[in-house]
Parts: sequence; structure tokens; C-alpha cells
Amino acid sequence: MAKIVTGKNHSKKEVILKKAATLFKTKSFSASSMRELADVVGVEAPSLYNHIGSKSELLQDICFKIGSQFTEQIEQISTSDKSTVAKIEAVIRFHIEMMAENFDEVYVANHEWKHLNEPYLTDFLNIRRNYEKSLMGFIEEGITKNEIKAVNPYVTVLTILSAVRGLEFWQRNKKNVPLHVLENDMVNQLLYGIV
Amino acid sequence: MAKIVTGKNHSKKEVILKKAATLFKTKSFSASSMRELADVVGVEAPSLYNHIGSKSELLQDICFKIGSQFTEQIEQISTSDKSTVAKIEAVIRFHIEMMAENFDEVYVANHEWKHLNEPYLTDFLNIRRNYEKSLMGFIEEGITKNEIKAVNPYVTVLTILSAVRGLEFWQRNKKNVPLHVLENDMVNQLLYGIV
DNA sequence: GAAAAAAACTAATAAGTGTTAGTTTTGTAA
DNA sequence: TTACAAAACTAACACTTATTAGTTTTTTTC
Repeated sequence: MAKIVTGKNHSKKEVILKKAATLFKTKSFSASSMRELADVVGVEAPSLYNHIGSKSELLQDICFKIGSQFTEQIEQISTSDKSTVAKIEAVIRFHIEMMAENFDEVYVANHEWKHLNEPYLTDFLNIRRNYEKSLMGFIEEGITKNEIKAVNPYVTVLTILSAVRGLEFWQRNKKNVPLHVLENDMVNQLLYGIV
Repeated sequence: MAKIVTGKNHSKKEVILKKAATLFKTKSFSASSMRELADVVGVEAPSLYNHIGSKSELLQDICFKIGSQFTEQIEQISTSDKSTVAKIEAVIRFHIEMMAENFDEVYVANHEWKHLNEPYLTDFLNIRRNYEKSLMGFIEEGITKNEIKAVNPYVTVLTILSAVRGLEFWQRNKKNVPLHVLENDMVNQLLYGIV
């Protein structure tokens, strides 16, 4: 009889969630089966249900855990006394660090949210929309204060968020390009350009 | 007995491919069934097989059609006599236009290539790697010629490609932000920054 | 209009899906 | 040791999956 091995400070559900994130990232949510997940966890598929409610619930937990971490952070940056440019920089750096530390979960939240059921799908999209609004607020504030060029705030938010989201492709080159180089160069390009 | 309606200059396979791209974009490749596709096409599922080889083949066709369009374009830009900055700008603008004109296919190629079977998966990744190398060549050339700051070329490529890939999120806001504004502002931010 | 080819159909297959029921084993407290 | 709960197991269900076989209908060609 196999057993779920839990490290210290990790419930069995957390172990399952972590392995699910890795599986969903690698194979996508829909193409991942509960039997495959069970294999990775080292247990028979039905045994998973002693710890989790459903396959959907796994996706929900991953997406909202990441979602709330980002929300929390941007609220903290909002209420700080940084300059607007420094706020934007802080957002970019936080994205990069989240990507570095919670790659699988962030990847899944970014790519597989589409498979959330209602009402979670709507909730998740609202969280994201609010996040984008906060960041857009920084941009607008920066333009008002003449700290930032008169650009279209929406396009700027789109560009920044897309750029940091693309960090998933960096993973394979981790060794060649260390984190701090990536962080500094990306911040510099997005804020000051390359020309 | 239902029938596949083909507009002029479109084979029945092309009709299926177009609808498949839309379906795969909306629901993801794995979560899309041949029965759903058949529904959209207006025919029973087995009838599709008179025109296509398999579900996988649909994904292959979509990915490689888009892949070769990008490859062709970057080769053309490579052999042009533009300045390096102008070359980079041309790449960004081409991405935006491709996204605007072939949204579904580009989206699927960007998101669902993971589900390609071998040897197609390897081939596709090679195509992408070569594309990235070409773009990286422009950056390196620009640095050598002092037209571009001394940045890390890999990070720059990553940032640019991620930004343009993120245009998929722009679709919903098409009406508020017209294409030429998006194009100009994104080019400007990536080349000249926002500060 | 007859013959051939293309493209639709129905029926079926084998494999895989998430999940439940019921049972047995394991770990914990008294 | 005994009782109880947690967590594993096997077996099974109801469905869905891509795809094939075989047949019928439609379209094209002469």
C-alpha cells in the first residue's frame, strides 16, 4: 500500500497541489488525467479523493493562490510612498521573482484559467482585471506627474504584463542568464528602451 | 445530409482548419473534441475524415502554416537594407499585423504546440529557435554598430517576443485601442522606453 | 442518363475519463 | 489491546474520446 509522503509543514493536499501544478504545466489541464496525477503522487487515483474534492478544485486552488499573492503585492506597492516609476519597477521585479520561485503555479494560473468553472472563472477574471487596473493607475499617475511619457496606458500595461509573463520561456536558459541580469535588463528595456 | 460550405478559393480542408483554429483557441486543443468540431463545421464527426487525416494533423497544419509565415518574413527582413533598429521595428510590426489578421491560428500556434507529436514537436521548436536566433542577430548587430545599448541580447529578444505575443489580450479591447495606436505605442516602449 | 468519384451517413470499437461505493489496511489514542 | 479515524485499496459506473468499417447519398464526368 503506497503512501503520500509529506515533507514538514506540508499537508497531503499541498503535496498533491504541487504535483498537480507541475503536471498541468507540462501536459496542460485537460490533457492531464487523475490517474497520471495519482501515478506521480504515488497512489491509486481514487485515493486522491480522500484529500481533494475534484480535479477542478485543484485548478481553482492553484489559480486563486497565485491570484491573491499578486493582488496582495500590488496593494502593498500601491500604498507605499515610492515614486510612480519605482512602483512600476517594483511590479516588474515582483513578477520576475514570483516566476522564479513558483514557476509551475504561475504558469498554470496564466495558461489554464480558461478551464475554471463558473463562478470561479468570472472571479478569476475580475481579480486579473483589477490587477491590470491598479497597474494602469500607476501609469496614469506617472503621466500626470510628468514622470512618464504621454503613452497609451492600456498599451503600456499590456506590454509590461506580456513581457513579464513571457518569462516562462526563460526557464530553459536559467543557467546562461542569471536572474538578476534578466531582472535588470527587462526593467531597463521596459522603462528606458534599448535605443 | 449536411454539407461543408466552402467560400471561393477555400478547399473543404481549409474550412475545417479555420474552424478548428477557432475551436482550439477557445477551448484548447485537448479539450476540443472532433464531435464539437464537426458540429461547428455542420457535419457528423466521421465525415471530417474524408478531408483530414487526424486531429493531430489539424494542429500540425495550423502550427506549421504560421511558423513558415514568420520564418519567411524574418528572412525577408534579414536580407533587406534597413538599419538594425528598423529591422527590429519591422519584426514587431509584423507580429502585430499577423495577430490582427490571423488571430486564431497565431494563438493556437503559440499556445497549443505542446500537443504536437514527434517529430513535429521537435521541428516546430527548431523553427522557433531559429526565429529567435535571427532576431537575436539583429540585436547583436545593433549593439556592435552602437545603434543599440549594450543589453543582454537574449533578454531583449525574450522581452520583445513576449510583448508581441501578449497581444492576444488586446483582442477584447479592439474597439477602444485601434491597431495603429497599439502598434506605435508598443514599438516606442520596446525601443525607447516610457520614462 | 450512366459510371465513377467524392463526401456524407450510421454503427461500432477499444481505450480512456472523472468519480463513487464499498472494503481493507494503516496510524493514533485510550 | 481495543476502538476509531484516516487513508489506502479494488471494482465499477456512466460517459466521452478518436477513429474505422461499411453503406448510402450526392456530385462530377463523360
